[in-house]
Amino acid sequence: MSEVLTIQEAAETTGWSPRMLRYIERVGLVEAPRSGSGYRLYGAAELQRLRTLRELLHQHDIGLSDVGFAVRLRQEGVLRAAVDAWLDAEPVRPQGVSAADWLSWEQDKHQRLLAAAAPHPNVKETAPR
Amino acid sequence: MSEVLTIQEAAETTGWSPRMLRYIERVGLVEAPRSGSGYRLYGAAELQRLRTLRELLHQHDIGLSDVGFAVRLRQEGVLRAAVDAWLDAEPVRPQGVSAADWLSWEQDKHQRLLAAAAPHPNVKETAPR
DNA sequence: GCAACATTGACATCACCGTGCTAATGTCTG
DNA sequence: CAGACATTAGCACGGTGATGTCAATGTTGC
Repeated sequence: MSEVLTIQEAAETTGWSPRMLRYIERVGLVEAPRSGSGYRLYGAAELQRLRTLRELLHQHDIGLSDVGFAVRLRQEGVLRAAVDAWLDAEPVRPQGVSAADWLSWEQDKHQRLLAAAAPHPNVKETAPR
Repeated sequence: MSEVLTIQEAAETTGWSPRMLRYIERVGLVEAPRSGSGYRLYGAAELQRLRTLRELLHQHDIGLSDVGFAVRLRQEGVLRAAVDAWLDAEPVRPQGVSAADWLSWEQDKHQRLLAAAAPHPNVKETAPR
């Protein structure tokens, strides 16, 4: 048991090309251990990882770079915090749900601003500078 | 009080160009309410949002698309789960911390696989297919 | 030792991101 | 009304992501 495949074999069984396997390693996702002479050795773990990665990308239409960013998010706490903080500030239109009740208060914001702005659909009072 | 700025004014006070303000809106981050005639109206909230966004990007060297992905992660639960699951599988080299104790078990994995592979730094036993 | 395969590096392509600029058209303001 | 500014649409361009391919060199297996 305990098969160990060369890059080409791994490519065939995972659906990636050898080129991409090297690329994937280069960008930090799924890196294979090396033989004494530098050959990449793909074990069951790596193969599994590669297959699931492939599915992940295809099923959600995201790119390797996106996963890369997810990694950064998880490893760089500061980044994670900063992004979360920004996203938490104001809700960014949940346009997934059929926008009914949503539109209402979005419209409201509209109104509020317009009301504060001018009696007629006008712009700029209390002129800046 | 309650200033409302036109796109050009907003651009000047936020550091973005008018072009970028429209782009940022197009990609779903920071969208400004419109006047009756379609003009974008930037209020204090939007301006704040734009400034912090600018900082966020510059300080962590990320792109608008990255923030966009973060939004997807937060809104599409399935995606979030899938990505998290994949990342949880095997740890992806925390190369931020000076790799000492890390290297050890990484080396181990190496050894384990090599041991299973061949007595000499060799490859492929129990040949596949 | 020779054929098959691996490694790295480079060049090439296509698509998309981030931006600027221009054009055609509509809006606001003095 | 005229001039300043907004809107959308489109061309353009440099950068980077995702891939392929080719070259030069080393490794492996029989």
